[in-house]
Amino acid sequence: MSADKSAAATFRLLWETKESARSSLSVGGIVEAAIALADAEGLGAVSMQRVAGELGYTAMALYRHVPGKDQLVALMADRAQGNPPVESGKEWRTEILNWADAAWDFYLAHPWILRVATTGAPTGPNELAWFEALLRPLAQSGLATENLVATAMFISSAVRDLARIATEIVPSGSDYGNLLAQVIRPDRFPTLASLMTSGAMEDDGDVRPALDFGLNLILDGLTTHTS
Amino acid sequence: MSADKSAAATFRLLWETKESARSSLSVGGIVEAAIALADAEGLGAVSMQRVAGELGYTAMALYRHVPGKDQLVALMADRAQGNPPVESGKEWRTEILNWADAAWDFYLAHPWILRVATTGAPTGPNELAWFEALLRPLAQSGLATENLVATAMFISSAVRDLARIATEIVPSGSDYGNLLAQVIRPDRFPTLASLMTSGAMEDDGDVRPALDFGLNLILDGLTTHTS
DNA sequence: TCGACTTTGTGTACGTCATATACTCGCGCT
DNA sequence: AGCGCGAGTATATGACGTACACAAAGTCGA
Repeated sequence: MSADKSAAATFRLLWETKESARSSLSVGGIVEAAIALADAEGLGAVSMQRVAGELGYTAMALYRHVPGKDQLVALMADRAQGNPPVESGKEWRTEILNWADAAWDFYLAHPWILRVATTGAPTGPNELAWFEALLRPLAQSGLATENLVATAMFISSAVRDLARIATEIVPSGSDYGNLLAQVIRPDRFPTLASLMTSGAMEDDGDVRPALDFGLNLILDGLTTHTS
Repeated sequence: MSADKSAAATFRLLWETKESARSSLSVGGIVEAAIALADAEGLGAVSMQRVAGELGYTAMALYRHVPGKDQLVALMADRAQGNPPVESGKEWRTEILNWADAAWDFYLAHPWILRVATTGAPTGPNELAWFEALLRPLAQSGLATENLVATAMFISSAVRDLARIATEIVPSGSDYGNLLAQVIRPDRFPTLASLMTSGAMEDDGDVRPALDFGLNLILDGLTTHTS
């Protein structure tokens, strides 16, 4: 359960392609089964025993192919991420909006990815491909080279965490609003309170507009910067 | 380990202030001990047994005060968050930058907060106070009321996830760079590759500039919007 | 063709975890 | 004086990750 077990080993595993022929079990198969489980029942359902069981093997059999659970999860995350959207050839602004859109969809399709610990910087092939796919249109915006990475990180961070919020929101329903209303007194939270009475917080669980609006702010900022 | 056990109960616990007198153990004490543990050894070290042990009690004793571990963790998160920075009275731009600065510091001081599952929307008193403290200067920027919440969410999401990246980065050292270099071929990742050879990715573990730069882009966008 | 080595999967076992259930004690009230 | 209830304990259960020792089955050199 610790962090690594040699980060280098994990790295190699992420980029490994060939599978030894003489074995019914394979890294790819294990990872796929684990992803299916996570998609269906959440990350909590992914235990070595469950994954192995799903494949008709014992838990320990997995350890012949994967060094440990942390590594398996890392593989799952990169694999499930898949390929970034193809370039549309449109202007960089739409390209970036497309990217965010695709990332959003993919996070909502695999919400468990938002709960796995990463190594911070991108390391897997797919993770890197997504990063590249965001950098490319950004580079076309005329942004100075030394700020490219910073901006890409900022954008992808915002997308990711908004998706996290969107997927973590509990159905709650009316309960949450009522409880909040009791607690948000104008003396303690004046801005929030006025927003609440003015009805600006009606569409609460609706995180998506925050992404679009914020992203457009950034793109506006970018055009100012570079024009 | 499930999500809630009645979200309403958790909510009440978050806002509870009075403690029953006739008991050596208290919710406050438990939460404090758990926070100390998490600060010192990470969230992984926080088990009911460890926390209780630290206080000189058995694990089960905690259940007289806290419904379960998930609730304890929720309490820890809100408690550790503390109060937002006081208003400086400066212009809204600096106010927002101050806010981000303080949030950043606090995440780095309690990195485990970035790994606890929240309920999506803010619910605890401190969480709400931070949100309010961001909304206030934003409201002064002249931003339309209906976009206030969206913008605040966007900003706080970016800060949070950048902090997550910053704290998750493994010391790695030279290893990571070498391994990456082997794998980032210009044919597959042209933009990344050119950034790497141009040395623009030298300062890798340095996430903080991404926050400042991105934030300023947003603030620029805001001024364009509202002027 | 034979035997040794290697690779793959199994069986069992350990320590840790969250938490249910059933108890014991002692304080505060009547 | 005694009784009830609230606080803390003892013990147990089932799930977890994974170490270790083994077994079977395939590969390869002689």
